[in-house]
Amino acid sequence: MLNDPMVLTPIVAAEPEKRIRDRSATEKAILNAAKALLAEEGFQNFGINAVARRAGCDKQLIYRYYGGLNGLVEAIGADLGTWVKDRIPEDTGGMFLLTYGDLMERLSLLFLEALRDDPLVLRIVAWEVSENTEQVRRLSEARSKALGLWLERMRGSLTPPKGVDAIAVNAILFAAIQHIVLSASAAEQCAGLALKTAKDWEKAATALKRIVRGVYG
Amino acid sequence: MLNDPMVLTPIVAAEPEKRIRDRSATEKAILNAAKALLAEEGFQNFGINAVARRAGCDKQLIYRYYGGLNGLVEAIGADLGTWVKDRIPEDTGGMFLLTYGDLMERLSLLFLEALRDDPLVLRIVAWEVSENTEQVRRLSEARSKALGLWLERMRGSLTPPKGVDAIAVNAILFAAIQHIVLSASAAEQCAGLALKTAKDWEKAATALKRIVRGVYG
DNA sequence: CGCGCTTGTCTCCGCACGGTGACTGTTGGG
DNA sequence: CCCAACAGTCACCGTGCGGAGACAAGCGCG
Repeated sequence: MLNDPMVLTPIVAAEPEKRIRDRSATEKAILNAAKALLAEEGFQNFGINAVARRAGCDKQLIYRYYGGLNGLVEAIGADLGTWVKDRIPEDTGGMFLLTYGDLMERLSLLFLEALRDDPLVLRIVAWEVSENTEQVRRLSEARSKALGLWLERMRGSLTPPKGVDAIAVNAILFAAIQHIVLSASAAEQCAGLALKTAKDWEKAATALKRIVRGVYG
Repeated sequence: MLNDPMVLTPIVAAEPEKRIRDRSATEKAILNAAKALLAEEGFQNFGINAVARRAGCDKQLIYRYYGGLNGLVEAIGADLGTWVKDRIPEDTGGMFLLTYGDLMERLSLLFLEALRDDPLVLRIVAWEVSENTEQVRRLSEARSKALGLWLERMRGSLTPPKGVDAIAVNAILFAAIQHIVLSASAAEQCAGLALKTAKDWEKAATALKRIVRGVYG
């Protein structure tokens, strides 16, 4: 592509930038291209041709190495298992979490932050609520599994207050976070709340904290 | 499609089901086809050809009457202004809303219910968080405008408690509701919370109420 | 060395899409 | 009665897609 102007000087041109024969490197290139593409463009224009173009290789290799798009998506899903480790701290940042409310406040903010700077996972979330294909189901499963593990680990021995359906409440809290970030990513606002500047996000985080504290004390 | 077997008996077949010449009826048919298609299939396969097929007319007419897909989407948006009136009650169901907390609890549940049985609007919400094209922006604008009007009207003279950023809190609450319903529609669950049976939804509603009460008292 | 397996590329196919121009048939006003 | 305006249809174009098969080149193992 960069050499396009050379096309008219066919004699000297050459320099085909020989692709070296390295299967595992190519596999990685494909996987990375797919992840980058999904993160940057979303699932709309996500296809064999687009990934191959981005990876700079022939789409045939995607069929050979991953068995097509489905296999590639599955590979992304498997790769996603590392999301938690990479993106969300395992420790509590030196804080002592005395109550379940402390915990959930911290986890909510961590989750918010993590989502905000992981466009790939964010796109997957958008995909999850837009389609219900086998591809998406795989990805979704991988993501929720990773998330569940992280929650489990962070929770430790803390238990929610009696009389509160923590599963339902937390589902709503996390739904809210996901949607806020989704909405911000698409339109820089959500339900009339601007979500552009750091100050905007401060307000959102404060409101979120207030909500968590309201329900968990 | 249903007549496929008839293809081999061309003589008697005929009965071309003459389309009557009625522009306004055709326009309505197109608009309804578009809305139904969007509601049932989502925005993924939403295109000129699909709408024309569904409307049972030639796609050329969509160009003629609506100026293409964009115009058609705009028409849907305009039509969406009636959503509030049709779907969400204007009165308070005979309740006296004494506090802002009363109000928001009621509005939250109303919004949840309304979203749950309006697949079209739900698809639009999914579209909003997945793309940021001109089409979507128009739809989104129409929707948020209608929603804003409804909120305004329902709020009446009630004001939020001092010290609470009601705009931010409400944005989060509505984001949560939207995402819960979206997630349920796609996967019948959300963050580990099943959302299939009426009982499941009871739990969600209870948790939502608790959250609203927690923050607004 | 040389054969064969692997890696990578190229070309082709059928299909559905968005979009356009030309056509047919009906209707209503002069 | 006739013709222009209009509703509706049809055929076609270029493009990009997913997919498959044929082909060229490098490497490894005997």
